Amino acid sequence: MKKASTHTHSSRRQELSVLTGRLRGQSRKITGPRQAILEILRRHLHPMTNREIFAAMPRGRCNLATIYRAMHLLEEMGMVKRFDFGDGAARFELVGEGDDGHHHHLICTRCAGVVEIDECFLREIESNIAARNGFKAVTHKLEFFGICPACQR
Amino acid sequence: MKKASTHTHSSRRQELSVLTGRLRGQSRKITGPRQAILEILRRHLHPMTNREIFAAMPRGRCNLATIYRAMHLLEEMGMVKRFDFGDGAARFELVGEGDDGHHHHLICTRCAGVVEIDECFLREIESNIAARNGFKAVTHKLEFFGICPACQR
DNA sequence: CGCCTGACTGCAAACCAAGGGCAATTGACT
DNA sequence: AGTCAATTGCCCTTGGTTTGCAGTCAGGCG
Repeated sequence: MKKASTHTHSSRRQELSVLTGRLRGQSRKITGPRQAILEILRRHLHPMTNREIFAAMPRGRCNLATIYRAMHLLEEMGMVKRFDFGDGAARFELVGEGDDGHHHHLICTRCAGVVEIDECFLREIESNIAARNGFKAVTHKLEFFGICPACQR
Repeated sequence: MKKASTHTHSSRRQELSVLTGRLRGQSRKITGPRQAILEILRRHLHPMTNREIFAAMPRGRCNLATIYRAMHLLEEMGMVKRFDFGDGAARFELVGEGDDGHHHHLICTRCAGVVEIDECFLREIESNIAARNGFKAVTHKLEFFGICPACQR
Protein backbone atom coordinates (compact mmCIF):
# COMPACT_ATOMS: atom_id res chain seq x y z
CA MET A 1 0.00 0.00 0.00
CA LYS A 2 1.46 3.25 -1.10
CA LYS A 3 0.95 6.30 1.03
CA ALA A 4 0.06 9.53 -0.70
CA SER A 5 2.94 11.94 -0.57
CA THR A 6 1.26 14.98 0.86
CA HIS A 7 3.38 14.73 3.94
CA THR A 8 6.21 17.22 4.21
CA HIS A 9 8.58 14.58 5.30
CA SER A 10 7.97 11.98 2.66
CA SER A 11 7.92 14.59 -0.08
CA ARG A 12 11.66 14.76 0.45
CA ARG A 13 12.00 11.41 -1.29
CA GLN A 14 12.55 12.66 -4.76
CA GLU A 15 13.79 10.81 -7.78
CA LEU A 16 17.42 11.48 -8.47
CA SER A 17 16.53 12.55 -11.99
CA VAL A 18 14.25 15.24 -10.60
CA LEU A 19 17.07 16.48 -8.45
CA THR A 20 19.63 16.57 -11.21
CA GLY A 21 16.99 18.22 -13.36
CA ARG A 22 16.81 21.07 -10.90
CA LEU A 23 20.54 21.47 -11.20
CA ARG A 24 20.42 21.40 -14.97
CA GLY A 25 17.61 23.96 -14.90
CA GLN A 26 19.98 26.42 -13.29
CA SER A 27 22.73 25.60 -15.76
CA ARG A 28 24.78 23.83 -13.12
CA LYS A 29 26.86 20.85 -13.96
CA ILE A 30 25.79 17.41 -12.91
CA THR A 31 29.02 15.99 -11.62
CA GLY A 32 29.88 12.72 -9.95
CA PRO A 33 30.26 14.20 -6.47
CA ARG A 34 26.98 16.10 -6.72
CA GLN A 35 25.06 13.05 -7.85
CA ALA A 36 26.57 11.02 -5.03
CA ILE A 37 25.66 13.68 -2.48
CA LEU A 38 22.08 13.93 -3.67
CA GLU A 39 21.79 10.16 -3.72
CA ILE A 40 22.97 9.96 -0.12
CA LEU A 41 20.69 12.74 1.08
CA ARG A 42 17.79 11.13 -0.72
CA ARG A 43 18.31 7.94 1.24
CA HIS A 44 18.59 9.63 4.63
CA LEU A 45 15.57 11.13 6.30
CA HIS A 46 17.41 13.12 8.93
CA PRO A 47 19.83 16.01 8.62
CA MET A 48 23.41 14.95 7.95
CA THR A 49 26.69 16.67 8.64
CA ASN A 50 29.13 17.10 5.81
CA ARG A 51 31.37 14.57 7.48
CA GLU A 52 28.54 12.05 7.61
CA ILE A 53 27.84 12.57 3.94
CA PHE A 54 31.53 12.12 3.29
CA ALA A 55 31.60 8.90 5.29
CA ALA A 56 28.51 7.58 3.50
CA MET A 57 30.28 8.02 0.21
CA PRO A 58 31.75 4.90 -1.36
CA ARG A 59 35.54 4.96 -1.05
CA GLY A 60 35.88 8.65 -0.24
CA ARG A 61 34.62 9.16 -3.74
CA CYS A 62 35.06 12.89 -3.40
CA ASN A 63 36.85 15.42 -1.34
CA LEU A 64 35.42 16.86 1.86
CA ALA A 65 35.96 20.38 0.56
CA THR A 66 33.87 19.53 -2.46
CA ILE A 67 31.02 18.53 -0.19
CA TYR A 68 31.25 21.84 1.64
CA ARG A 69 31.11 23.67 -1.67
CA ALA A 70 28.25 21.55 -2.97
CA MET A 71 26.21 22.15 0.15
CA HIS A 72 26.61 25.89 -0.22
CA LEU A 73 25.43 25.65 -3.80
CA LEU A 74 22.49 23.41 -2.96
CA GLU A 75 21.52 25.67 -0.08
CA GLU A 76 21.56 28.76 -2.30
CA MET A 77 19.42 26.91 -4.83
CA GLY A 78 16.98 25.98 -2.07
CA MET A 79 17.50 22.27 -2.62
CA VAL A 80 18.76 21.63 0.90
CA LYS A 81 18.07 23.28 4.22
CA ARG A 82 20.69 23.91 6.86
CA PHE A 83 20.01 22.96 10.48
CA ASP A 84 21.96 23.60 13.63
CA PHE A 85 21.78 21.07 16.43
CA GLY A 86 24.11 23.10 18.58
CA ASP A 87 27.03 20.69 18.43
CA GLY A 88 29.15 22.84 16.17
CA ALA A 89 28.50 21.00 12.91
CA ALA A 90 26.01 22.15 10.29
CA ARG A 91 23.47 19.57 9.10
CA PHE A 92 21.61 19.40 5.83
CA GLU A 93 18.37 17.88 4.66
CA LEU A 94 16.87 17.65 1.19
CA VAL A 95 13.97 20.00 0.55
CA GLY A 96 11.00 18.94 -1.55
CA GLU A 97 10.17 20.97 -4.64
CA GLY A 98 7.94 23.91 -3.83
CA ASP A 99 8.52 23.34 -0.13
CA ASP A 100 10.61 25.74 1.92
CA GLY A 101 11.83 22.93 4.13
CA HIS A 102 10.89 24.74 7.31
CA HIS A 103 10.39 22.34 10.19
CA HIS A 104 11.95 21.35 13.47
CA HIS A 105 13.57 18.42 15.25
CA LEU A 106 13.55 16.66 18.57
CA ILE A 107 17.05 15.46 19.32
CA CYS A 108 18.14 12.97 21.95
CA THR A 109 21.04 14.42 23.89
CA ARG A 110 22.32 10.94 24.77
CA CYS A 111 22.23 8.99 21.50
CA ALA A 112 21.82 11.87 19.06
CA GLY A 113 18.69 10.23 17.64
CA VAL A 114 16.43 12.58 15.71
CA VAL A 115 12.66 12.86 15.47
CA GLU A 116 11.27 15.04 12.72
CA ILE A 117 8.60 17.50 13.83
CA ASP A 118 6.76 18.49 10.72
CA GLU A 119 4.45 21.12 12.13
CA CYS A 120 5.54 24.61 13.03
CA PHE A 121 3.56 26.31 15.77
CA LEU A 122 5.21 29.68 15.55
CA ARG A 123 4.01 31.22 12.30
CA GLU A 124 1.55 33.49 14.08
CA ILE A 125 3.75 34.27 17.03
CA GLU A 126 6.48 35.08 14.57
CA SER A 127 4.41 37.71 12.80
CA ASN A 128 3.37 39.21 16.12
CA ILE A 129 6.98 39.55 17.14
CA ALA A 130 7.89 41.00 13.78
CA ALA A 131 5.10 43.56 13.93
CA ARG A 132 5.67 44.47 17.56
CA ASN A 133 9.32 45.26 16.91
CA GLY A 134 9.08 46.67 13.41
CA PHE A 135 11.19 43.88 11.93
CA LYS A 136 10.72 42.56 8.40
CA ALA A 137 11.43 39.16 6.88
CA VAL A 138 11.42 37.43 10.24
CA THR A 139 12.22 33.75 10.46
CA HIS A 140 13.19 31.53 13.32
CA LYS A 141 15.32 28.57 14.26
CA LEU A 142 13.91 26.10 16.75
CA GLU A 143 15.05 22.70 17.89
CA PHE A 144 13.96 20.56 20.83
CA PHE A 145 16.32 18.52 22.96
CA GLY A 146 15.61 15.72 25.42
CA ILE A 147 16.17 12.09 26.30
CA CYS A 148 14.57 9.50 24.07
CA PRO A 149 12.65 6.46 25.36
CA ALA A 150 15.50 4.04 24.65
CA CYS A 151 18.05 6.18 26.50
CA GLN A 152 15.91 6.61 29.60
CA ARG A 153 16.79 3.22 31.09
CA MET B 1 10.51 57.30 38.16
CA LYS B 2 11.92 53.97 39.07
CA LYS B 3 10.41 50.86 37.60
CA ALA B 4 9.88 47.86 39.84
CA SER B 5 12.33 45.10 39.02
CA THR B 6 9.96 42.21 38.55
CA HIS B 7 10.89 42.04 34.92
CA THR B 8 13.09 39.12 33.86
CA HIS B 9 15.29 41.35 31.89
CA SER B 10 16.04 44.04 34.41
CA SER B 11 16.60 41.48 37.14
CA ARG B 12 19.82 40.67 35.38
CA ARG B 13 21.28 43.93 36.67
CA GLN B 14 22.76 42.61 39.84
CA GLU B 15 25.23 44.21 42.18
CA LEU B 16 28.72 42.93 41.65
CA SER B 17 28.90 42.03 45.34
CA VAL B 18 25.88 39.76 44.93
CA LEU B 19 27.57 38.05 42.02
CA THR B 20 30.86 37.53 43.78
CA GLY B 21 28.89 36.34 46.78
CA ARG B 22 27.43 33.56 44.68
CA LEU B 23 30.92 32.54 43.73
CA ARG B 24 32.11 32.60 47.33
CA GLY B 25 29.08 30.56 48.33
CA GLN B 26 30.35 27.72 46.17
CA SER B 27 33.89 28.04 47.51
CA ARG B 28 35.11 29.47 44.28
CA LYS B 29 37.80 32.07 44.20
CA ILE B 30 37.01 35.63 43.36
CA THR B 31 39.81 36.48 41.02
CA GLY B 32 40.60 39.54 38.98
CA PRO B 33 39.55 38.03 35.67
CA ARG B 34 36.27 36.74 37.08
CA GLN B 35 35.38 40.07 38.60
CA ALA B 36 36.18 41.81 35.35
CA ILE B 37 34.03 39.36 33.39
CA LEU B 38 31.07 39.74 35.72
CA GLU B 39 31.44 43.50 35.65
CA ILE B 40 31.36 43.49 31.86
CA LEU B 41 28.38 41.15 31.64
CA ARG B 42 26.56 43.24 34.21
CA ARG B 43 26.91 46.31 32.03
CA HIS B 44 25.74 44.59 28.85
CA LEU B 45 22.13 43.62 28.40
CA HIS B 46 22.60 41.35 25.40
CA PRO B 47 24.50 38.10 25.02
CA MET B 48 28.23 38.52 24.41
CA THR B 49 30.75 36.25 22.76
CA ASN B 50 33.90 35.37 24.64
CA ARG B 51 35.81 37.44 22.18
CA GLU B 52 33.60 40.44 22.83
CA ILE B 53 34.09 40.07 26.56
CA PHE B 54 37.79 39.84 25.92
CA ALA B 55 37.73 43.00 23.83
CA ALA B 56 35.69 44.84 26.46
CA MET B 57 38.33 44.08 29.03
CA PRO B 58 40.68 46.93 29.90
CA ARG B 59 44.13 46.31 28.45
CA GLY B 60 43.62 42.61 27.66
CA ARG B 61 43.55 42.22 31.42
CA CYS B 62 43.22 38.45 31.13
CA ASN B 63 43.76 35.64 28.72
CA LEU B 64 41.11 34.51 26.27
CA ALA B 65 41.44 30.93 27.51
CA THR B 66 40.64 32.15 31.00
CA ILE B 67 37.41 33.63 29.72
CA TYR B 68 36.47 30.33 28.11
CA ARG B 69 37.11 28.54 31.38
CA ALA B 70 35.28 31.16 33.43
CA MET B 71 32.23 30.94 31.19
CA HIS B 72 32.12 27.17 31.63
CA LEU B 73 32.23 27.61 35.37
CA LEU B 74 29.62 30.34 35.44
CA GLU B 75 27.38 28.29 33.16
CA GLU B 76 27.64 25.24 35.41
CA MET B 77 26.81 27.41 38.39
CA GLY B 78 23.80 28.76 36.58
CA MET B 79 25.08 32.31 36.70
CA VAL B 80 25.18 32.75 32.94
CA LYS B 81 23.16 31.26 30.12
CA ARG B 82 24.60 30.19 26.80
CA PHE B 83 22.91 31.26 23.57
CA ASP B 84 23.55 30.33 19.99
CA PHE B 85 22.84 32.88 17.28
CA GLY B 86 23.95 30.48 14.59
CA ASP B 87 27.10 32.35 13.65
CA GLY B 88 29.48 29.85 15.16
CA ALA B 89 30.29 31.71 18.37
CA ALA B 90 28.64 31.02 21.71
CA ARG B 91 27.13 33.99 23.53
CA PHE B 92 26.54 34.48 27.22
CA GLU B 93 24.16 36.53 29.31
CA LEU B 94 23.96 36.98 33.06
CA VAL B 95 21.10 35.16 34.76
CA GLY B 96 19.21 36.66 37.66
CA GLU B 97 19.14 34.76 40.96
CA GLY B 98 16.36 32.20 41.06
CA ASP B 99 15.76 32.69 37.36
CA ASP B 100 16.64 29.97 34.87
CA GLY B 101 17.46 32.56 32.25
CA HIS B 102 15.26 30.94 29.62
CA HIS B 103 14.18 33.44 26.98
CA HIS B 104 14.71 34.21 23.32
CA HIS B 105 16.05 36.88 21.01
CA LEU B 106 15.18 38.69 17.83
CA ILE B 107 18.36 39.31 15.89
CA CYS B 108 18.86 41.65 12.96
CA THR B 109 20.66 39.79 10.21
CA ARG B 110 22.09 43.04 8.82
CA CYS B 111 23.43 44.92 11.83
CA ALA B 112 23.43 42.09 14.37
CA GLY B 113 21.30 44.17 16.73
CA VAL B 114 19.46 42.20 19.39
CA VAL B 115 15.99 42.53 20.91
CA GLU B 116 15.30 40.53 24.04
CA ILE B 117 12.07 38.54 23.98
CA ASP B 118 11.25 37.79 27.57
CA GLU B 119 8.25 35.54 27.11
CA CYS B 120 8.43 31.95 26.02
CA PHE B 121 5.40 30.60 24.18
CA LEU B 122 6.51 27.04 23.92
CA ARG B 123 6.23 25.60 27.42
CA GLU B 124 3.01 23.80 26.64
CA ILE B 125 3.94 22.77 23.13
CA GLU B 126 7.17 21.47 24.53
CA SER B 127 5.42 19.13 26.96
CA ASN B 128 3.12 17.93 24.21
CA ILE B 129 6.05 17.06 22.04
CA ALA B 130 7.82 15.37 24.91
CA ALA B 131 4.77 13.28 25.76
CA ARG B 132 3.93 12.42 22.19
CA ASN B 133 7.41 11.04 21.58
CA GLY B 134 8.13 9.59 24.98
CA PHE B 135 11.03 11.96 25.58
CA LYS B 136 12.01 13.23 29.02
CA ALA B 137 13.72 16.42 30.14
CA VAL B 138 12.85 18.24 26.96
CA THR B 139 14.10 21.76 26.41
CA HIS B 140 14.37 23.90 23.33
CA LYS B 141 16.46 26.53 21.64
CA LEU B 142 14.68 29.24 19.72
CA GLU B 143 15.86 32.46 18.16
CA PHE B 144 14.19 34.81 15.71
CA PHE B 145 15.97 36.50 12.82
CA GLY B 146 14.91 39.41 10.66
CA ILE B 147 15.69 42.93 9.52
CA CYS B 148 15.39 45.69 12.08
CA PRO B 149 13.64 49.01 11.40
CA ALA B 150 16.90 50.92 11.01
CA CYS B 151 18.29 48.47 8.47
CA GLN B 152 15.18 48.44 6.30
CA ARG B 153 16.05 51.66 4.49
C1' DC C 1 32.42 12.65 -32.55
C1' DG C 2 36.13 15.44 -30.78
C1' DC C 3 37.36 20.15 -29.30
C1' DC C 4 36.97 24.24 -26.06
C1' DT C 5 36.06 26.69 -22.10
C1' DG C 6 34.31 27.83 -17.93
C1' DA C 7 32.78 25.25 -14.09
C1' DC C 8 34.26 22.05 -10.90
C1' DT C 9 37.36 19.11 -8.12
C1' DG C 10 41.40 17.69 -5.33
C1' DC C 11 44.91 18.94 -2.45
C1' DA C 12 47.06 21.55 0.92
C1' DA C 13 47.27 25.32 3.68
C1' DA C 14 44.79 28.62 6.45
C1' DC C 15 41.20 30.10 9.48
C1' DC C 16 38.45 30.33 13.57
C1' DA C 17 36.13 28.90 17.88
C1' DA C 18 37.11 26.06 21.44
C1' DG C 19 39.64 23.29 24.73
C1' DG C 20 43.77 20.96 27.09
C1' DG C 21 48.57 20.41 29.40
C1' DC C 22 51.65 22.23 32.39
C1' DA C 23 54.30 25.27 35.10
C1' DA C 24 53.87 29.59 37.57
C1' DT C 25 50.78 32.35 40.29
C1' DT C 26 47.40 33.63 43.64
C1' DG C 27 43.16 33.73 46.71
C1' DA C 28 41.43 32.12 51.04
C1' DC C 29 42.27 30.28 55.32
C1' DT C 30 45.21 29.13 59.50
C1' DA D 1 53.45 35.08 57.04
C1' DG D 2 52.81 30.22 55.29
C1' DT D 3 50.29 26.53 52.98
C1' DC D 4 47.70 24.40 49.36
C1' DA D 5 44.37 23.87 46.03
C1' DA D 6 42.34 26.65 42.69
C1' DT D 7 43.29 29.52 38.96
C1' DT D 8 45.84 31.71 35.28
C1' DG D 9 48.98 32.36 31.17
C1' DC D 10 51.10 30.54 27.49
C1' DC D 11 51.11 27.59 23.84
C1' DC D 12 49.75 23.90 21.31
C1' DT D 13 45.92 20.84 19.59
C1' DT D 14 41.47 19.76 17.71
C1' DG D 15 37.47 20.08 14.65
C1' DG D 16 34.63 22.39 11.49
C1' DT D 17 34.91 25.30 7.65
C1' DT D 18 36.98 27.96 3.89
C1' DT D 19 40.26 29.35 0.27
C1' DG D 20 44.08 29.49 -3.44
C1' DC D 21 45.70 27.20 -7.07
C1' DA D 22 46.48 23.92 -10.63
C1' DG D 23 44.59 20.09 -12.97
C1' DT D 24 40.16 17.92 -14.68
C1' DC D 25 35.65 17.47 -16.58
C1' DA D 26 30.70 18.38 -18.17
C1' DG D 27 28.25 20.20 -21.73
C1' DG D 28 27.71 23.08 -25.82
C1' DC D 29 29.53 23.79 -30.50
C1' DG D 30 31.22 22.82 -34.79
